[in-house]
Amino acid sequence: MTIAGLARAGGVGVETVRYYQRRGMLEQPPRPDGGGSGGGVRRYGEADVRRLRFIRAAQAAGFTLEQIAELLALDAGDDHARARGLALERIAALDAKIAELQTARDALRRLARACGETTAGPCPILSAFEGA
Amino acid sequence: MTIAGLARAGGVGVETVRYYQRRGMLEQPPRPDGGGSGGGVRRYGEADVRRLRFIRAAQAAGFTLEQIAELLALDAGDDHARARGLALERIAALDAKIAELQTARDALRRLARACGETTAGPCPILSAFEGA
DNA sequence: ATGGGTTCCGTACCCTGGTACGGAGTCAAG
DNA sequence: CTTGACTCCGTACCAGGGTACGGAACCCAT
Repeated sequence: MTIAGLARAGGVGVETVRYYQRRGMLEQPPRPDGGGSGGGVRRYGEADVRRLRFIRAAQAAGFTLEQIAELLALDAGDDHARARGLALERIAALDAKIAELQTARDALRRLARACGETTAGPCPILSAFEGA
Repeated sequence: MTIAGLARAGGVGVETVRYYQRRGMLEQPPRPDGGGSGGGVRRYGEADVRRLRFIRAAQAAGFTLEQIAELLALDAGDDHARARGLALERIAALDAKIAELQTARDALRRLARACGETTAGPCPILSAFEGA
């Protein structure tokens, strides 16, 4: 498999794979040295696909690439405690973010309703921001 | 009031005010032209403070600065429909984001629990990402 | 063996929302 | 009337997660 196949298997673009390699999250297999200037094309296997999918899955759970790099390092050892700690941290951050977004959404909902009921005068949505 | 006063009144930094000005969201009052090279210092009033607070309030509701610029433009006219449309759009986006984060959080919670129960072997958190 | 599609690689650029820097001008208090 | 704080302005930089470009080398099929 060449880089395009790996990218397809992971559902990302070639440039994204190269970006992860630059960040040290995916390794570059050695180029087959044929003796010529430049060498050949790198080939990738199932392990690379798994690693790439790991990154995407962790990303979907809201981890940053930096945290994912740590998870990948952890994956070699058996450091449950650290992995659990990172997960709990992430859960707390997600809870905070969810609460924040819910507050904003509820406020907007009230405003949108008020706006629908007001046929004349200034829009309540805009007025609400005015007075804030 | 000079720019520092305006920034304080809005709870932001001076550089942030200047940034909003560059983006056309806050206007720059004319510099008092004293005839010398360079002119004097700009002065700001209550209207500027209200506008700045509008920006912060709308931002807290999750609008991007670009959307806020539109809201500010709307504020001049009485376009309830457009304001309401923007609010509903924002609500939908917030709902989607909230659902996504909740899914990620719930998955992580299950994994963290499983991790706590597993004393030997590979960590379930990491394995979950492996197989994803 | 030649042409087209890939790969390789460095480097530069995108977006969003700011923050920092540095020199010149200006303002207010002592 | 000097000193020190503040303002003005352009420009560059930060994080985070990529995306794009361009030339050279390479691989495969015809």
